[in-house]
Amino acid sequence: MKQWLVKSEPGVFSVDDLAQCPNQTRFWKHVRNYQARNFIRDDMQIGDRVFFYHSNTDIPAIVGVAECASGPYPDPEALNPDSRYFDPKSTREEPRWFLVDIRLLSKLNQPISLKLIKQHATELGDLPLIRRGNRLSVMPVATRQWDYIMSLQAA
DNA sequence: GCCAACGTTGGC
DNA sequence: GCCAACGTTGGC
Repeated sequence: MKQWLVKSEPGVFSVDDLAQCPNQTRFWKHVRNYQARNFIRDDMQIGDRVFFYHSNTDIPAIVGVAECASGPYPDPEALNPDSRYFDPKSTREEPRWFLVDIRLLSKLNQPISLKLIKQHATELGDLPLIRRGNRLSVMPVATRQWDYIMSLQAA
């Protein structure tokens, strides 16, 4: 069982949007970045816990807790020539891009802001989210980091 | 709106 | 294989 943090721009797909999906479940985002793809394809497993994070917004913050509701599966949009996510180099036999479904478990009453998380950088140690120039949209979160971040909620 | 950081593309 | 140009991400 692993933990992850995934980013979503609330203007595109917010935690409330996820809450309104059937079973509060939907695929998370058409990733087109290899580092992120590798995490999805190689390491994400059904049942993994997921921080749902709002990026590129007024108050960047973790706004919900979700779980992987599926293992990784090929992104069908990569094969659709009419899709903006079409990739001619992806094939049915050798899919290049993958999706994972996430199910929202709970929306946080009080979001855990990036600002607050940064204030605990020393305790958290290395975390791509608070690394300078970070642009990774999915990243692993160590159990210790997960627990620590969760504890910030009560504070 | 600005801009730093980073990934990708394409000419050579 | 190098690297400049360009596009995107995402905090501020």
